[in-house]
Order: sequence, then structure tokens, then C-alpha cells
Amino acid sequence: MTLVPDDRLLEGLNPQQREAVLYRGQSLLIVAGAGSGKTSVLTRRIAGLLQTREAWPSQVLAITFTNKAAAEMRERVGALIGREEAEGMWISTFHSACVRILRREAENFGFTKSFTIYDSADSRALIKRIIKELDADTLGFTVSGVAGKISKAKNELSDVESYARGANFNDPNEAGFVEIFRRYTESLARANAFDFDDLIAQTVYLFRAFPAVAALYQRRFRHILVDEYQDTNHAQYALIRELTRGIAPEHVPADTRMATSADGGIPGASLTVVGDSDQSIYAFRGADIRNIVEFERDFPNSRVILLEQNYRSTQNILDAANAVISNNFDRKDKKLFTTIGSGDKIIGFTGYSGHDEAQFVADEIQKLHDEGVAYKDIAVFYRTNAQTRALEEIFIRSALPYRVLGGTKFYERAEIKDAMAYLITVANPFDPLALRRVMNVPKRGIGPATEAALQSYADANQVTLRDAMRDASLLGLGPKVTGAITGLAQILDEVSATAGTAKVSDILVTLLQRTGFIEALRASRDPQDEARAENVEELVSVTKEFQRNNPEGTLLDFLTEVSLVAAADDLDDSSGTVSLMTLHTAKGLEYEAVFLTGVEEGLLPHQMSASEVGGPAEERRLFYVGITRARRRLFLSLAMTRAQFGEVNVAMPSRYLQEIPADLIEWKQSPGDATSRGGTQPRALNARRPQFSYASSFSELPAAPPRVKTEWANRVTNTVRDNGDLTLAAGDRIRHVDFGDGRVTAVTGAGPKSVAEVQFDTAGRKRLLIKIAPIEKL
DNA sequence: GTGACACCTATTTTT
DNA sequence: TAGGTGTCAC
Repeated sequence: MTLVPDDRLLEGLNPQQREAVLYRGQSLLIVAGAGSGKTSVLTRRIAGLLQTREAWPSQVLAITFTNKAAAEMRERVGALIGREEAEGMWISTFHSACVRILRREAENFGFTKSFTIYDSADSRALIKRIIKELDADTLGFTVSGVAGKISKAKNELSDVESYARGANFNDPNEAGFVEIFRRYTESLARANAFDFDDLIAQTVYLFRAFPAVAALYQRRFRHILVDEYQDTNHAQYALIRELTRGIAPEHVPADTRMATSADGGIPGASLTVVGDSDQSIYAFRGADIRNIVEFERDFPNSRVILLEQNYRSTQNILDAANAVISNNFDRKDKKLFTTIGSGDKIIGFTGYSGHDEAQFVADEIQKLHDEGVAYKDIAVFYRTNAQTRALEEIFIRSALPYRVLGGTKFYERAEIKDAMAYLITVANPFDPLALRRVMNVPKRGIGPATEAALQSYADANQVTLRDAMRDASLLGLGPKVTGAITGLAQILDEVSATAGTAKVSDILVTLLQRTGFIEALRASRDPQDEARAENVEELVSVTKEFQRNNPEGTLLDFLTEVSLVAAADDLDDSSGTVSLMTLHTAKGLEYEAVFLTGVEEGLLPHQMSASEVGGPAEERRLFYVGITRARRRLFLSLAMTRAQFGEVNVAMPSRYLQEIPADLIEWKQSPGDATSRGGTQPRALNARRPQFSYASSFSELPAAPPRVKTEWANRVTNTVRDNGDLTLAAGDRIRHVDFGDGRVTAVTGAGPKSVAEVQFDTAGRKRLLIKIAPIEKL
């Protein structure tokens, strides 16, 4: 046995990285600038611990930000030291790790292991119900306001009781909130459910209330590593503290084979955290930057290692990033550098509208692709999800293969939620939220009145809604409804009985068939229901896929996995498509070429951030994160006007643009040029366009961009059309609404997906999806 | 209980 | 714009 890992683990590392891999001590903070190879360092550090037998795999707990990052880390450690050698490590997100612990331990405090995880939508639905019950909306309580406050409290480890202790009950707002919070907590407990924030907070409570349980995990995890430490919130911090606490002698089993300290206890686990306070972008979700800033104070005798050399981007990109972030005061100075060379200049572009901007992005992507950059190495970032609309429209028209990350819309579809609610009901019979959702799907004649009758029976007899359904015959309802209710209850009970053992897809198919769910969709004359039926079938495929990957996986495992997927998790490296995502989702990723769109006041920084403490600084970090994702090519774009809520507003360049040294950016079309270009934009706008030039727009940024309503609001977005069976062949002349006349040079693909390559007389070469492009044959 | 329709309002980021 | 809510007739 040797304590020095073999050379392969240290190969190609710089001295700081090397030290970060080799350091052995109780606590280590690795301050890792963007692109400084921290994943590499982390994986090699873990691999080293295992290789030297300082740790067994089961003694390692590594926390990552997304499931995808976890999978990648597992893979990379496996590649370094052998897959079997690496088995048994816990590498997961905070939430997944806590679910794993809670499923084992929930019975300690009144939950069953089949608890439901309420996602934000579920939480909001419950809060909405409570607000309605209490008529609290008349007092000014909103769902989002209450949800935010509850989440914040839980992230600070404050439950209703402790919150109430500090509350001022003379203030009706305060008193009302406490009442809602109390009912919310009770409802969750009755439903055998945890919300996202509970997963962390309840695990902390569990450890604090049951030291023997805590000791189990403290003994097990001897090496804890946390990535993206700057984005941990207080609850997560507390969890780490609990896990790394030493074990008191009375909780050490007599037959322990572990080294004990003088008093017979066991010292705490070693802790490695990796982070970069410049990339902290989740304060809005409770992330507390102090966790990383005060690490050295929290964990005395800790070592701090700085990684500043960047292996990802060109110097121009890094210079821009450094320049921007240096405007945040109150930060430790850190400058990224590289030996790659300065590289291409950053390209800037100002469009007239979001569509114009999107067209620029599409054109440049096409050019990059022609130069040999694969689509999968290109990403488009934006601040808000709403910005995808214009991008998608243009991308579809240009026949660009793309995929939108996040907005995991599949699971948000009503029919999928319904089908999932069936699964949840079967797994957790205590959950009324899921049951209520499916009670009348497909239509069984169980309306609000019947539901209320069931609910009051349940309340009066202190039983669950599910129990009440079994007793429906006692309620004096009509025979038809009664039959429908007891029939459903019976199906659910029978399927529930198999939930622990049966295959997930079998459970789902049985439910869909026996409840008549799928049949109702197929029999419907609403054409949309056909698509819905297909979606539900897609869900069946998803369960089958899940079972293939997890032969032992239970229904609970499936439900957990679905609840905890992160936006970045559905990134598929083999997809061959351009990736579209929010700046938040982009964290931790990197691309050959990056398009950062909507660099405008009001969007980046976002309007909403202006009123928040630290808002503008956090937005700047977001911009910084976006810039540093790019390896070689960076495009910054904005639009002069942006359609929003059916209105068109004038937008101003973002203040952050002027923080980038001018010589780093080459403007293809600067905000100044954009005001004077003639051409395709409507006259109405031309006439009233405010005259601001590039230079002056920076020196006199208004606090909020002026809102100008124009009459062509609807014109731009109404572009999706159908050319029917229009067929084109090379050589045809066509006319395009925006690009004018051109000649078709090639046609590829078939049917509705055929694409024409067109050389326009003035607008250059474009690819167009024939079916929907605004073109006519000449 | 259901479905159609009109009206109103809320718009950041996410595990 | 779009989604959610409320009202009304059947």
C-alpha cells in the first residue's frame, strides 16, 4: 500500500492542481475559476483516495450540482481506476442524496418510505388551495409570495414553529402567513409528502433529532466533496456540518474497526469543497455566498488552493470576462489567464427586433457549421425562457437542428401530469393532491361537489381521501357516481398492492387501461387528444427505458428520478443539435461557440433584479458565467426592440457591454449602425424610432428603458405558415418576404422536412424549411 | 356536472 | 400573448 497515487493521476496537472489532488487534511477549499479544470481535479482526488486505499468507495460522498455532472464524475473516476473499483460511491446532487437517506429513515419521524416529492408546481397548487380556503387572497396573499417566503424560511432551517416564535402576530400579514405556513406543513405531513426544500431541511432535522441515525452516516462517509459550493444555501451548509461532525463516544459501536480519538469518539470526515464566488448565481434561491467566503473561519486549519489558469477559453474571452467581473466590488481579486492565445475577437450584433437578432444567430451558426464546427458544440444562451420563442421560430424556418434544455415541457403537459398522478396515487395512498387530480380523469362525473362531499367525510372521520372513496356508498350520492368512485378506489387499491414489486411500465399500462384513460383519449373527437394519447404512450416508453437502465428499479425510484431531474440533465452529447438554454442552466457547461443573446437593460440585468439586494451584482456574475462558457467563439447580441406580452418595447444596450474593453469586440452591427440602417423594418417604427447612438446610449443609460408601443406588434410573430405541397428544385427562383429574390441551389430531405438551400441576390446564402418559409416560387 | 366563452392579469433564474 | 378564472346555458 502506498499513499502516493500513481503518476497517471497527476499527469498534465499544474502545480496548484497537483496540490489540490494530493493535499491530505481535514478541510480543503479549492477556489476554482471558470474553466480551471476543477472537475479533473475533483475526479483525480477521489480516484487517488481510492487507489491508495485511504478510502473505500462506500466512504466517499460527492455532491454535484446536477445529476448529469454526477454521472460524468462517476464515469471519469471509473475510467481512472476501473469501473468496479469505483462502485459504491455516493455521487449525486444534494436532493438525490437526501431522498436516499430519507427513504431509509423516514419512518423515524412519521413518514413512510413511499413519500411523495412535491415539485414547485405541486407546492404552489397546495398553497393556492390553502389561500382559497382561508380567503387569504382578499388580504393580499399571493401564491408566489407565500411560496417564496416558505421556501426561504425552510432554506434557513426555520420551520413553522420556529418561524412563529419570531413572528409578530399583531401584524395581520405576519399572522396570516404563519397560518398558511402551518396548514401547508400539516397538509404535507398528512399527504406523506416533502417539498424540494424539505428534502434538505428534514434530513438536517433528522440528524439533529436522532444522533444515532446521524452517527450511522457520519461513520459511513469519511470523505465528503462538494462541488459548486458557492451555490449552497444555509440548509445545505448545515447538512454538511452535520455529516462532517465527529462522532461522540456513546454513538461509537463497541466493535468499530475505525480509528478512534483519545476520548473514544471518531473524528469528523474530511471535507473538500470547490467553488468560485464569481459564479454564484443562485442567491434568489437561498444560496448564501458567505458559505464559501467564510469557509476558512468555519473550518479552522483548512487549506485554500487557488486555480486561476484557464484551459478552456481564448485570452480575448477571458479578458472580457475579467473586465466585467472586476466591476463587482467586495470580491477577492482573481484573474483568469491562459496560454492558448488571444483568439478571435468577440462578435457583437444589434438587431431591430428579437427576430432580427435570432436571424443573425441562425446565420452565424450556419456559417460556423460550414466552417466545420459541429452543431452540438454550439450553444445559445438567454436570460429568460420567453426569449426562446423568437429563436425557435427562426431556427425552424432555417431548418437548424436545435434543442431547448430545461423547460422540461414533457412532464408539464396536463396528460403527462395526469398519468404521473396515477402513479403517485398508487405509490403513496396518503397523497390527496395526486388523487384529486385523477379522480375525474377520464370524466367519471365526479365534480367539485362530489369531491367536497368525499373530503368532508374524510375530515369528519379522520381518514384519507382514498379511504373515503372506499366508503362512498355511505355518502348518499347518486348510484352512478357512487359506482364510479368505488370502482376507481378498487382499481387503485389493487394496483397499489403490486406497486412495490411490479415493473413500472406494467403498473402504468395497467392503470391506463383499467381506468379507461387511454381509451378516452383515443375515442375523443378532439384532434388534440390524439397527440395527447401519443404523449402518454411516450411516457410508457420512458418507463420501459427506465426499467432497462435500472432492472431493480421500483416505482418509487422512477418517481424520484422524474422529480429530481435538472434542466441540464437532459443534455445529450450525442444529439448533434445546437443547444438552447438559460444562463442559469449553462453553469458548468462549455461550448466551442457561444451566443449570448438579449444583452439588454431590463433583460440582463433583468428588471426584477434591480430592486433586490445584490441583484445587479448577481446579474453581472450571470453574464460572467455566460461569457466563460465559450471556448473559442463568443457572440454577444441584442435587439433594439423586443416583443413582450404582445407589446413591442424599446430596449437599450446592457450596462455590462460597456465594461468590456472596446478593442475586444468587433461589432457586425452596433447599436449606432442599427439606428441608421434602412431596409426591411416597417416604416411606422422608422418614423418614431428614438435616435440614440452607440456612444450616447452608454453614457446616458436610463434607469428603465422607455416603453413604446407600436402598431406592428402582431406582425412579426405571425410568421408560421404552411406552403402545402410546394416543391422546389435546384435552379428555381423564389421570393422570400425578408430576404428578397434568390435561386435554389439544392434541396435536401423529404416531405414536410425538405430544406432548400437558397442563394439570395442580396441576403446571402440561407437554408429554409420549404413547408413553412415565407416564400413563393417565381 | 360539463363545456363554451369572455375577461383579466402576470409575466426571472430552478433543485 | 397565454394561461387561468369566472359566468352562463345546457
